[in-house]
Amino acid sequence: MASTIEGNTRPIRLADIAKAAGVSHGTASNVFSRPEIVREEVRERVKAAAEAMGYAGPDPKGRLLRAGKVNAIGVATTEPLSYFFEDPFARAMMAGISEACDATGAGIALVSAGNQEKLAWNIQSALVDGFILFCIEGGSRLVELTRERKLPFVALELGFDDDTVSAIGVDNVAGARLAAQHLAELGHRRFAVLALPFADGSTGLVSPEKVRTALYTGTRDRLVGYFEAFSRYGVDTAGIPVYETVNDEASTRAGLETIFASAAPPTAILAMSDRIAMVAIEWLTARGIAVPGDVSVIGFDGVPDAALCDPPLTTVAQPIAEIGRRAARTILDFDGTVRRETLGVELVVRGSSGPPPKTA
Amino acid sequence: MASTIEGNTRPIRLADIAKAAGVSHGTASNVFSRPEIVREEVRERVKAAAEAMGYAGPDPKGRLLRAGKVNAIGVATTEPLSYFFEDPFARAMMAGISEACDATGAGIALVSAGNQEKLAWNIQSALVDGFILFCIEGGSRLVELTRERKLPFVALELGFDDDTVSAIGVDNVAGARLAAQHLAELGHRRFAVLALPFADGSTGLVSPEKVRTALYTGTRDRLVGYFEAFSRYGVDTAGIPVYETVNDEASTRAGLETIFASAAPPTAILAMSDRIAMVAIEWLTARGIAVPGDVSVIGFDGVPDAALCDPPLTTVAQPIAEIGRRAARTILDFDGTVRRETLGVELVVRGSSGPPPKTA
DNA sequence: CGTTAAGCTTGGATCGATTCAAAAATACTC
DNA sequence: GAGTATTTTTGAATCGATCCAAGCTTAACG
Repeated sequence: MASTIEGNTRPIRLADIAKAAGVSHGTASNVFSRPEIVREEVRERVKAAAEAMGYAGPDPKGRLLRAGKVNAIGVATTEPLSYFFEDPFARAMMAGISEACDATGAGIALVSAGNQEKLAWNIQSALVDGFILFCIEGGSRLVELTRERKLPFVALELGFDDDTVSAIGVDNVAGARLAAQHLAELGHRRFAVLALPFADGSTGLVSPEKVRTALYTGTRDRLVGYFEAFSRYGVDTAGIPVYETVNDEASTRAGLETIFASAAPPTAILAMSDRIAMVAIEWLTARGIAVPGDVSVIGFDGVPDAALCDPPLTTVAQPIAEIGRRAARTILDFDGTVRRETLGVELVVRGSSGPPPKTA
Repeated sequence: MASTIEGNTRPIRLADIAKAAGVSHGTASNVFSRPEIVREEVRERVKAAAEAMGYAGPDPKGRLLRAGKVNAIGVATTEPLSYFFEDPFARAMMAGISEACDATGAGIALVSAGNQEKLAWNIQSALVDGFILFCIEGGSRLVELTRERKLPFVALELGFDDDTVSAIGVDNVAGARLAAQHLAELGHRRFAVLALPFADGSTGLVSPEKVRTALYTGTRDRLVGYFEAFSRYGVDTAGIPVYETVNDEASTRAGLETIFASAAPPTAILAMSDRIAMVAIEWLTARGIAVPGDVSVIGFDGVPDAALCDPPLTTVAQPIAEIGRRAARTILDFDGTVRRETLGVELVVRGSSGPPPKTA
């Protein structure tokens, strides 16, 4: 009760307890951190003194400096903090991370910020043992910022071709191939791609140059996978519109407007995320275009929500939680080496894909 | 590059670069924390030395000890960490908390643990300036644990009658009254209540004694609200079954089994959470009982998902995000006083409630 | 009773920074 | 050029603990 209330007395330190109990601070410390090596009588005396003075136990701030380990991992993104609780992909990932952290008793610190400057500061000053980076937009900046900190970190999602950074991702080429193949086998021949960002801050129809110089290799790889499969089915990939979105509703809708303004609109849409795919389904349905009757839609990610939308989304499922678990483990068991893992993906066929309309 | 790689050299400290640059560590510190007060030439020299030695900037661990402020708030619960990303109520709350934290640049540390012992330790050792407590099950334990820590904290959701702890919640009596009144006005006269926990670790039909001695006053208040409204409409409250759940699927289903085993089953169900209500709708629908045709269901909370289920849930909406924002502000602007806030709620009528069947 | 082993305690060193009063350097005034 | 004002820099003190080598007790044994 009295610990902080009586005037401006500064908070009680371990040293104060030691003095009150008539032991050295070393012994007092032992009472709390290794009670078994302190004689019972002394231990009781110290504990009684602590109780009497309202001492809550060693302050983690002090302990931290000595121990050097925070026992928490930071999860950083350039999106606002609420992203972690609202975006389905992020949530599934966080569930995996949480699991690994729970298992070892580690905590999670969420790092983000309204503006770039604050983000830099927050990354500089986060009390964590390492970082997991959600590389959405501005991913490369995030990596640079974090590298500065000289703590272990692992990048998620977008593969940076930089082999010096640990990263965990999926086989984007294979996944995309699966998606395209599925549609081609259903009989589709006219496609459109709603892509994730190739580079920071642009949207719109994408030129082959842009693809070659893509900053985000994950996006490029998915496109490569789509095109590989198409080639095998004799589809002319040159005619396929590829529209770059920023994985949000507005840019996706803009992409759809553009794509369906064409004289020969596609009968199948390849979306590089479930988010995009679900917006597409909504947009199409609202226009009276039947899914999958008139147009099939296939996503990428395999977020839980995809199973619940109407029609349920056919998609390429990543082992999202597993990625999260591995990312957390990479930080928790950090051994100084760069670790790059690529996990497999799985085609999940649901209701949003079917044969093309006969009339087409 | 070389900072950590060359053998076992211990990491570079601020003092090292001070020596290298030929200035005192005081000056070196100023270069980073108050660059404007050091002469440009010196500043450049120190920065160059830092760069050359691969010094990433002052270690937050050291800074922390001196500054005393972590600039992060802890959010604690007895549930596993994944709760924060999966439960709709928690997510909506976290979104509000995130917003307030983003605005001031504060971080969020999630605190939880697999078992009770670890939880105690994690709360003891979390590096935070204060706690927001998600008081679900075991709420009182969580409060005790946190009180030990002697940091500011605020309890969410369940009102503890303990006036010494800050808490933010809603007017449960008024909200419950709204719910019951709505059903009564639709013409219902036979009700059942699916309640939240009254005390730790029990489920089943609830006796009046139990209600009187309820540990969770929030649960009790909602019941009081229901009954108040019923009395006003001349409904005999003695005959209303009140089944205590632990806000999960299993206990809710068990409650429904019990309730509908009756000879005169209710025509309306009052659920104390949207979670319970949604499970109820699913259970009823699966039994071929029409909602709201045969039985009306009303929830409590107003989570976003409630608008999306089929039929959309009629419920009493709490200003969840606002509660989160205020809780965060309470910690961030802590002034040493106990703050207890009660916010208003709102009846949201959707598709799950309607007049009772004619035949009943 | 002296010796040895084992168990406890001690207090200085350390973790990595920030702060602030005082000293030093520089600039300015007459 | 002395005197004063101003800007910079210094270095000791501090934040709150943990660690560990060395010293001290105590118990046991011959």
